[in-house]
Amino acid sequence: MVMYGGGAWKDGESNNHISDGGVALKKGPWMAAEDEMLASYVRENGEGNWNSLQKNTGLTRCGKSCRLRWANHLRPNLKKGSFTDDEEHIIIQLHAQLGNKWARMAAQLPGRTDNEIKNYWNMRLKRLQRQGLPLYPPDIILYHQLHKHNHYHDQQHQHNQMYFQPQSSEPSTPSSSPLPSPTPVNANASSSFTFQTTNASTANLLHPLSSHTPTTPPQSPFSSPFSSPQNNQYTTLPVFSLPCSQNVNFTFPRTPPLLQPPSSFLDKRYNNANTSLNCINRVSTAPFSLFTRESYTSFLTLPYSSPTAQNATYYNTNNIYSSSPSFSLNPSPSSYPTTSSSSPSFLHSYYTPNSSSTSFHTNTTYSMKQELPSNQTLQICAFNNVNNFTDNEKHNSTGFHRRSISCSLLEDVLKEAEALEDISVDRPPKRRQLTASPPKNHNNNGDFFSVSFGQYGSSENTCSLQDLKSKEEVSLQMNTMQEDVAKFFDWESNSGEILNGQSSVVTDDNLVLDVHQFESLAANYEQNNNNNCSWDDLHEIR
DNA sequence: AATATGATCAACCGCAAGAGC
DNA sequence: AGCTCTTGCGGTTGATCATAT
Repeated sequence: MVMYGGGAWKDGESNNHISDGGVALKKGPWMAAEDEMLASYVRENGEGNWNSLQKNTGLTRCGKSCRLRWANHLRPNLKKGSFTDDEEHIIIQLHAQLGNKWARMAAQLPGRTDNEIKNYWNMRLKRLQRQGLPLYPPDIILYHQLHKHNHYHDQQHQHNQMYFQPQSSEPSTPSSSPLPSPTPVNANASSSFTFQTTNASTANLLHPLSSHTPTTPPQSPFSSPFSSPQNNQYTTLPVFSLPCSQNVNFTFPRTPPLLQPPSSFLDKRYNNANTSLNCINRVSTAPFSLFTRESYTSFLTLPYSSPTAQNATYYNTNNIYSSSPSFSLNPSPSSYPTTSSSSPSFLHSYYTPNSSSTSFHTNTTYSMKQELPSNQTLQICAFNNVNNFTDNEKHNSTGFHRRSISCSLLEDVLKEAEALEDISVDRPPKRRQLTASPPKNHNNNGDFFSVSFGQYGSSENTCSLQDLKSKEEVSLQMNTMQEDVAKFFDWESNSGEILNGQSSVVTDDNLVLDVHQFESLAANYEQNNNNNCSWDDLHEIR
């Protein structure tokens, strides 16, 4: 880490003095001699009585300044240097729970000061806001949403239940939590996303941090915290757990950004003029997940090749060999949006299903700068062998093809920008840091293709599919899959107007659903066939 | 090379709560 | 009860360095 120069206070050395009872008190940066005077005094007399320190030692600093200097720089066991990853994770979690309670947060981080944490958070806040990214990982948001509605904050030992409630328009109860209200964050934004599972009576949402099993449903309403608590205009999506149950609805206060796969891809493989639901799925991994550095691989499939198919099915590719999908959508293609927007904004999309129909909406809601973190790498796992799926999966896919892409929101933006850049300069799309590996028993005749992106970009953060082949084999197979990969990046102008590398557009023929972070849903579903399932079992997302 | 901007860190300020009288 | 002092907290500012323009 690069250490930058500390803040030398203006006039610190000489003439910036304040008067305290006739004694000129110095301000500004501390000198080594002052530090030594302060440290020796505290060693002899202990902490406290900071004002008397000035009187007894001749140190011309006010008590507050002495206390601050000691607490932030001189006291023993202070850690120096940047925060570790673990510390950063803790800070994020604590901030989600406590808000700007720096001292309380510091109490949880031995050797760290409130000032350090505050500075870190403010920098993070600044950076993420500039990037238009959510401040909290979606799983954190959801976690605290759930706990808030169970009056969970600061009482974690007393409240072990976390439940997922059907949507409600009731306002949330006030909370000190910085996390968003359960009601739609922006009442003016047409941004609700109601999601209905099938065969579900209740749904449990358990956080990886929790080892508790819900026993009673919450009394307060719930809706998903799909927005940044710091800035409502930013969206994010939770990682949540939705076991198999019945008729669960939840509303996302904000909708996910929408990105558009290449229409040529759709056209070539799946074009069907009679298909009313001609859409392709895109599912992001959980951006900023605190709980995993694995690349999430999950996808929501929407049938777009079959004129009659109206079920969208969610799968988790971490459990790609599992016997059944985690849940399914039942969208009615009655109201798909068209747009000719040329705004360089993200296009939001959402369903608003009711008992009889489900409509799909889009809305351009915010712009994002192109600035991106540097620690993002792209990883692609590809396979195109239907035989890699279980019989049930094959059965579930009957009647329509599936194609999935899994990436974080950030990666979406990055990839989109790159694709657009490639388009703008009329050259083949980049394949940056692309790695691919099919699963075992790969052949070239299948129908499945999955792309995932590593969130943290470490070299270890490889394809989440467990059964990777050797690099040589991958290389060979990439030759056969490269075309498919390329098509994902080879966006065409007729797939929608895209400006500044940041927007995408849905058309009637190319309906895109961008759904994030349903990994745990699938994982939990797979591992739990009852309503009492724990995140502790969700190894894929820890 | 000069300038602008961003990142980082340290320190200050005002306010409020608590303790002591 | 009211006042003063101390302490702690959170917001803000300023300095310096790195990087971009």
